[in-house]
Amino acid sequence: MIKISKSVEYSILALKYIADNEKITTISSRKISDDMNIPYELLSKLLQKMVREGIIKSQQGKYGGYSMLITAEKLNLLRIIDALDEKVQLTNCTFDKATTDDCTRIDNCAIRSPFWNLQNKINNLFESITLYELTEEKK
Amino acid sequence: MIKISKSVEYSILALKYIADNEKITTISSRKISDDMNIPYELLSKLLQKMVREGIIKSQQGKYGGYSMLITAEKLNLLRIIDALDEKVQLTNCTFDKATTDDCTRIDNCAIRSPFWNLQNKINNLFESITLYELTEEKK
DNA sequence: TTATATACGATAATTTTTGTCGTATTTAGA
DNA sequence: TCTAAATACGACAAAAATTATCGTATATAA
Repeated sequence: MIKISKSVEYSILALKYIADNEKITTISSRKISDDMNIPYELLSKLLQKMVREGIIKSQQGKYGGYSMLITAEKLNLLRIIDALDEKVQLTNCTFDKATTDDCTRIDNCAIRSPFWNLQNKINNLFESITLYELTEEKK
Repeated sequence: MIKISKSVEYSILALKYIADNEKITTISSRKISDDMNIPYELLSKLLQKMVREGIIKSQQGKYGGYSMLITAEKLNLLRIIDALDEKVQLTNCTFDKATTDDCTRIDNCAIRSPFWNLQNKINNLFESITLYELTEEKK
């Protein structure tokens, strides 16, 4: 099964929530967790990673919470995945400095370079999609 | 991490091996396993699935083995993934008959349809790549 | 000073993936 | 007809990755 992680899914839902509501009020992770039905502690960690990567900013203390640093129109999916320290890596060896520790076949492998190309295409696809495009208005 | 499974990787390596060598001799899973360093029992099961899906044919008994039913030029990646009962399904709900059992947010979800579109693009990408293109000549 | 936030390391639970075992069946050739 | 070498396949075990939780520290508005 080729899928995205819950971490990516939750992050997008939360970022969308912040982008949609930050002008009305500051958004706490408790509120997002309750409204979107996402485990609170897990969500908090994801948002902390988004803060570290400069995607959102946080305000501690009472009435604190999160707000966007990058607009939904400018934030792409690859950057979100990257902020979570995840990546598109189709096989064990499709990264720059792979050695025989990563795969015994590496020095004479027929499929490494084709999968690397495919991986680049998926990365480009992810980079071309913004948070804005990743969500639609609720009916 | 967005990746393909070892099952997909092993299947492609094995199919490539069969396609390249079937004219010289019949190819047993033991031979592929030894040459490509793939666990024997696991590989055998993968090839049995390929047989069931009409991608290769098998010959039991002494001097038996596998041979291609579809040429490398005509066999695409999506079909191989499908033969393994795997699929591209980016989230829990991006399939036809998903219900609230699959995700509590489903009836009012901002990201389901965008991820479904993205999933279709990846499926199209996989369908456009053949086994022939997925491998390169060894140097 | 208190209530309500974020920050974050450690660990537990769950799920998925990968690998193994055991047994049955098939078939070519000596 | 017997044996060796092959596929077929269900059940299970092990390992890895993902997801969820716990505990404690720190920040800040009122």
